[in-house]
Amino acid sequence: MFSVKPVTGVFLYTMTIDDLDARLIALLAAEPRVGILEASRRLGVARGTVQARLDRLVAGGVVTGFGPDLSPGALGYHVTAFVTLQIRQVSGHDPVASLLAAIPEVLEVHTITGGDDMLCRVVARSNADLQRVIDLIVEVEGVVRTSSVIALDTPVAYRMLPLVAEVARRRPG
Amino acid sequence: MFSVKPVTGVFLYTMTIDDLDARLIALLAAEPRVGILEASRRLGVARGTVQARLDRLVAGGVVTGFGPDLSPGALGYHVTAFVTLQIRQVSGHDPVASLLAAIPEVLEVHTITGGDDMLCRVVARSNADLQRVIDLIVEVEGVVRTSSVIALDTPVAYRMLPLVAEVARRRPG
DNA sequence: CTTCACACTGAACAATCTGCCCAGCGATCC
DNA sequence: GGATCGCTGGGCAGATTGTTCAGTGTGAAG
Repeated sequence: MFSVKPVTGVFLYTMTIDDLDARLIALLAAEPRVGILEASRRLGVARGTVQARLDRLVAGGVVTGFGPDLSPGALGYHVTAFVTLQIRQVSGHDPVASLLAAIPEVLEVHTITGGDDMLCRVVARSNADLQRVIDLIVEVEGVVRTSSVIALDTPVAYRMLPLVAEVARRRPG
Repeated sequence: MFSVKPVTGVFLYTMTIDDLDARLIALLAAEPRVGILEASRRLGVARGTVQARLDRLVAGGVVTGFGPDLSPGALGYHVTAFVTLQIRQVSGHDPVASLLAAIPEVLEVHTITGGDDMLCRVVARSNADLQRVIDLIVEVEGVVRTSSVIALDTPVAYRMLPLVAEVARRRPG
């Protein structure tokens, strides 16, 4: 079920999935309301099989949850931007990250390679409101400089299914 | 239920949510397996109320689905990177976007303001594998130049709950 | 070749939940 | 005074869930 491979000196778990797993994931993604029983009918396998597969996917960390997908836009946050930060070198990344985490409009924070230190995804209600959010970020202790780009359109929204299909394809069940 | 406000000339729907909505969303996010009935018990309201609220949130677009949350890392894709692209001006964004969408490792594509034209989130199995993925992107017709930063760490993973709580706080139920 | 481990099937069970209906009640709006 | 709306609390038949069990086929190991 698991394979262990060294990646930059650290051992990371990697789960292998087959075609049935991929079809199950795709089905759940397409119609999340279907139950285990209905899924087993759609996939043409026994209910216990679907249950076991799903348990395995969850246990293996491939499926991390079934939380509701939320749309910032529907809540009035129609502007998405990516903000890169430069951090004062003496202070570590962590205190800055926790201060950023306190800003609700900051949806995501990464530390990154390159000339900048951090990349944040932020949302705002308008371009003017984005200025307010950026001001909140600039005021964070340890943040030296910020640079923002606004996402004008999102031709490909976050998706995992093609990758799941690709992984299953390479390891046929 | 809805308010309509002009944003850059386009009218966008914005749904208002109250404290109960926010608590329902938080509960579903924390324990997605709880059914409507159990949720109503936890929230201390009638089952019909929970059902109505959830229907409203879905109808209003705040909750867009309940798809499984998938972890690229568990599938062996331990490297995340952000790639910015410059596009040949004559060709529009759309054909480039659809070619990028054909690459499974490209999880997300935005068109952006600033010196570059597009921002992609990509994953790869290793740093060496990232080179392969970037090569795939560079080979896309219309892509002139790319620039990549690797996400070293993710101190704040994508999250919406604080924003939901903030929205509900501003409009107490 | 034999044996074991494993995964899948098909079935059964009690317990629970769902979708749907209804009547009543309090607050708000005309 | 109505009328509308949201919430409550109840009931109903039907479906689903969690769980267990025995039987079967396949692949790997001895």
